[in-house]
Amino acid sequence: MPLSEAQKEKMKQKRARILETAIVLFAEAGYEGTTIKQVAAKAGISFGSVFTYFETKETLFHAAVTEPLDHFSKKILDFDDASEKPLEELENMIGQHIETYASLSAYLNLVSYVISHHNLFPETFEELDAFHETLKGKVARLVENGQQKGVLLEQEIEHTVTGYTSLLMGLRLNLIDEPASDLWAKFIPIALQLFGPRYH
Amino acid sequence: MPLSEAQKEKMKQKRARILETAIVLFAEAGYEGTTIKQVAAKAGISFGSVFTYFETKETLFHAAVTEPLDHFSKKILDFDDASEKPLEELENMIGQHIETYASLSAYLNLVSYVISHHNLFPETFEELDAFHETLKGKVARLVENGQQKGVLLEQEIEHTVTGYTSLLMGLRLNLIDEPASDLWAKFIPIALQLFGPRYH
Amino acid sequence: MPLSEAQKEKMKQKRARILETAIVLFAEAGYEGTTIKQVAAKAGISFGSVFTYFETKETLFHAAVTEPLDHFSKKILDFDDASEKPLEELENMIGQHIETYASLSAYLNLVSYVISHHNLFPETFEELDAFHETLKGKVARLVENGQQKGVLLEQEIEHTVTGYTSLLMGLRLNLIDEPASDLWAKFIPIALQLFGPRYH
Amino acid sequence: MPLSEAQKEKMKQKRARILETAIVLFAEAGYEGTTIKQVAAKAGISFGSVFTYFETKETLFHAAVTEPLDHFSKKILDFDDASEKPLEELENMIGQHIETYASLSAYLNLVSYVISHHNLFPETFEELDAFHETLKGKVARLVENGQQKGVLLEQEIEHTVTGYTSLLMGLRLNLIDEPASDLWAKFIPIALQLFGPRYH
DNA sequence: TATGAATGAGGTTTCATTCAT
DNA sequence: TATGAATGAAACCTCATTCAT
Repeated sequence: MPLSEAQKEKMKQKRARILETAIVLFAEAGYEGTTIKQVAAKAGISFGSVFTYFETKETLFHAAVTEPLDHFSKKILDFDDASEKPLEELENMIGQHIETYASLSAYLNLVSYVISHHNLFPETFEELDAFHETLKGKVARLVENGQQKGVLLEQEIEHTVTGYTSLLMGLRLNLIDEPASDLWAKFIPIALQLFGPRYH
Repeated sequence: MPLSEAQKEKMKQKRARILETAIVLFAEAGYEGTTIKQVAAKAGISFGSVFTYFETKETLFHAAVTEPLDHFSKKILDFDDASEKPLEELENMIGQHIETYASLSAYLNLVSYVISHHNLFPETFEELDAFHETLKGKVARLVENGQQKGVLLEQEIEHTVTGYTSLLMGLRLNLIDEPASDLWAKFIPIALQLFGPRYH
Repeated sequence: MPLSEAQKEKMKQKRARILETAIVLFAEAGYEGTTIKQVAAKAGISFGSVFTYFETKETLFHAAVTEPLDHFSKKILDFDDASEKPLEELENMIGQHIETYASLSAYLNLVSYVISHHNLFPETFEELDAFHETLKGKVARLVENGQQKGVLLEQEIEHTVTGYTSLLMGLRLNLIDEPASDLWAKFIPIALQLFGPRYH
Repeated sequence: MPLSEAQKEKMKQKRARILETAIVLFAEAGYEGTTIKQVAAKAGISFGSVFTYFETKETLFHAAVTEPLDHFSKKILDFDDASEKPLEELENMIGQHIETYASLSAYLNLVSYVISHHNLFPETFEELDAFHETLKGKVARLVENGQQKGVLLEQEIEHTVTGYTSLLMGLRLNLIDEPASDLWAKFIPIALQLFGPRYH
């Protein structure tokens, strides 16, 4: 007797709830500092049920880190690196990035935790790193575009881009308890400076 | 029977060795992921001895995070915010900062771990935060100085400074396995851009 | 709505399949080492269904040990203790016993497990023991018959019989992976020696 | 500061006590049915301490099965397979074996458990099996000796010997709660029959 | 002071059993 | 009747801490 559609839907939601809870708790206390019992309690289910949805704690951790990447990357990669107006595009991109980073406090805290401890979670880190490379590549093309069109200062592209993603992660760390707010928007022009904008 | 000077010296060294080891291990694996046994083994002593020098694991952690701050802050705050040539001073400061951040991989990884998990270590975080505020204050004064002298773009000072320290932390995170090297120096001009330098 | 005959038959077969599987697994891994999930998987049904046929794991275990006894005892007790030719009868009996023991590897392994751990399964053991007593009684009568007719050495009957069933169980243990084969038949004359056969 | 001799001695005794307890409990309830907590309680120590002496439950089990083998094998292999009076030697050997098997109830129950479940404990079984082969080899030489001297019936030696060790194990199983007593001695002449003794 | 054996709380995970579908 | 998600007791094992030597 296969599960009914309604049941499947319910399970999907439960799984999502566990994952959300796990992201928050892993972000707050790290892998070892988080217990399955805590996750279960906060997700409102018995701790045994966590194992219905995730084989092991490790599996849960991996899923908590990598599954949101899809959604995240869509928002983060949504800009045109071949734009005719690269300066405007860059500014929009930065705005979108800042907004996204502002709104994903727990998740990005978790991401930086994995990066810091990449030796402990090599496979999980791998996926994050792959995305990071993709992001840097696309931003690099936009910067190159801007430099060629003369609206950005000619400086070493690769380092500029690394500096930019570093700034984003660093902001997320420094503004750790700062909810998404107008404050974040204030950093848009600052971040833009990094690229050496040239207005004519 | 009071301890001889030689004994005192030996104990001091042992304590220092434990602390160094603890920094590395706490940085690699976090608080819960690190065991006293590991620290003792890597420091080359019996695990019982760790408790001779540090009452509890928590004490050790706190010491590992806060004790290096003195040395660190000396290097980091060593610039003149009232300099007559603020742009040069800024550039030198950035160089010194980058160099310091490049050379303290494990320690700064640990610092960012504490910031990320500040709810778990409120008192330890407090001390880091106090230093961070001091640093931002002094950099802010230098920036103000530079803006007044017209060598820096007039932009919101507080956010500029937060952006700058964010960039430093972000770089440390992104270049996590990058040893101190020429590569790091490449980020000096990039970081400088953040402040909007104006050459005449 | 009463079940149709076909359904009843199907259920009977399913129950038998579970029991067979349980015998093999309990024999291989013991009571605690065997899980209902394993039994269900190997029997090709959902683990929930096992509980449709057997109330608890204990019930299943008891059934796995005792239900085959009927069939087993029929084969094992199939000899004539009042035979006119007790030596021939004895030899035939041994042959039949050896053959049966050879062919019921898993089941007899399970039986010896229950005997070994009789304190854990007192009621189950009771039934095995009752059968064992029956068997020993009947063999004892045949031996007595043989001794009276002068074709068996006059030796303590009870111990001879215990020795004989011990030998059977011991062989089953020692030849644990030996499938039913000619090899087993080689033990018939050896076993016969135990009774001190006297040929005239 | 190394441990004092007195401490070492104490630890040795504690280890032995754990092992003894483990033998009894593993024999009674099998591997899965025995808990470290039970072993610790019965040995009169905290359950954490068990892990000071044995890394894992598996290690403890292996030690419980194999360590007594040394002592056991000395008693069991103590006969002269080249004796000038093989029939007497055989009888003495049987007496010694029966006595030993009678006195080692728990341990031999454990041994038969391992044999029954050899797939679960392949390495542990290996050691038992090696000893069994040694024993069978030596008994076989004594039997050959006896057959050559005409005091034993000429029958297949290998199977005779396997029959004999099977009988011993089977007796241990059947007399599971029978303490060492005169009863056991009654089985000496029965066992002897297996070899077909010829008196002249 | 240095050592490491002893302790037991608490972690992850397994699994028999219940029960809604 | 058949299924398998939900539950929580209990297993093994780790580890901070204590304390005797």
